[in-house]
Amino acid sequence: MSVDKKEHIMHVAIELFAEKGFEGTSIRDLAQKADVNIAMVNYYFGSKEKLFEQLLADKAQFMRAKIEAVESNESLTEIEKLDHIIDGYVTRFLTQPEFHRVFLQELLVNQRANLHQTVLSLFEKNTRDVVSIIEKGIKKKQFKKVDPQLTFISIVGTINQVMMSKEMCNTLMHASANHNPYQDPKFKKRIIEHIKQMVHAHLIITTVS
Amino acid sequence: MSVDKKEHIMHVAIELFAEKGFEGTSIRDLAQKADVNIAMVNYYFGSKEKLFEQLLADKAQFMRAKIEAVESNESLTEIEKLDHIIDGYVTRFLTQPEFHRVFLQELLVNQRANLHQTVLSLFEKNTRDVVSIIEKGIKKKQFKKVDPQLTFISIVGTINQVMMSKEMCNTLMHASANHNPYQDPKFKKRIIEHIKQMVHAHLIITTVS
DNA sequence: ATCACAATTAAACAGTTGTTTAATTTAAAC
DNA sequence: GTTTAAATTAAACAACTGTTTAATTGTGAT
Repeated sequence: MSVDKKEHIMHVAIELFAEKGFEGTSIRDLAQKADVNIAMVNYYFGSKEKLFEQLLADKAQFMRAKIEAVESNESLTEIEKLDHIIDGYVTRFLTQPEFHRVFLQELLVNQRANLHQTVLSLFEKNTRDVVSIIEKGIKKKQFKKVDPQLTFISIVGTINQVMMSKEMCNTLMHASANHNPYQDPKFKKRIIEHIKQMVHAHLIITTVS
Repeated sequence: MSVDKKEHIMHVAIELFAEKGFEGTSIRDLAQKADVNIAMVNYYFGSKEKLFEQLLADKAQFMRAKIEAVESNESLTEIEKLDHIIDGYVTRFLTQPEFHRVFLQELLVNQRANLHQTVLSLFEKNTRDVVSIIEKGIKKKQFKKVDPQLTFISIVGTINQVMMSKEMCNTLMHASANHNPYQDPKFKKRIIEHIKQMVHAHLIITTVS
């Protein structure tokens, strides 16, 4: 029962943090929405900031898993690996939009130095993995001579941009304001296809016969 | 003298908001760093939130000006227009990184509904302009059949991604931690060239002879 | 039933928040 | 020099912040 309650608080917390930001969310807001006593947050997590740290730590691990799996798969070509990674990124971000927006906030606001660093190092790990794939492709003369780092930045930057605002996505999809684009399979498909099309054009050498 | 002081407060405010966020910055922080009495903010601006609104309104206009100028220039081809817009975007964002990060925060955090809407509508105006350019290029059979909206999202998404964290840029440039990448002309050049290269590959039809 | 301990609560804590007040200083106009 | 209004100040305001306390309730083991 206590584990359920703890997870319930974490679940409500990430929703509020994603919408209002960490500083913009008070423990009383959280306690009210989660229907628990205000003392419970400190009882379970020690402090508001420790709750936040645990939220980030829990999910960060989950975010890493798939990239490592794809990268170590030797049977895939470089462009296939990138395609898998694009699929994985979009899928995971769309299934956990709240968490991802909290992540972006922490990257953007340099308020809590240690958490900022945590998010940063996670991002850099992902960067290194993808960059090494692109560099391999260039070495094998399958890819054009592009900027590997910035190519990765463009991939995640595209996804992050659409994750920033639900309203923006709805305008993009000509959907009504109350629509949830992150659960819309058409939206997902559209993003994946765009990124793949762009990355392919950017990377793959068009052999003129 | 009073105008100077007012602008001085606004200048310090945007620095703090960019670093700590709006909720993370207290009027006392601001007053101390700007070396003015805490009552002066309310005296000049009415409230903390109105100061914020004025900051956004002032700079938003400035951001719009160039895009409109480029778009209405009839003597340019579509790809030339896009190149100009990319140049303009990167230049303006790099010269005012603090302001732009405040903008992103407001897009990300849906706390003050009216300001969120202001940022959103500005973004959508820019989207429409660029999308119409891309659509014209497609109609003229100079561009591939791409997703115009998401192509714009990728352009600004790339820039936004590098604007998110100074530390990230320094890792990217193999620079030391205290370096300011946003004032580094090499950094600017690298970003512009990458985006242009990617957008060109994505858009321009390679005629196989 | 009793014990021990975890879970939960309302209340209070000290500190901070944005804002306002009322008094004082500054500066320009006459 | 006096007057008038703007600029500036320190102090106080009430509301809110995260956190702690001390008392109470619930739960499972003996």
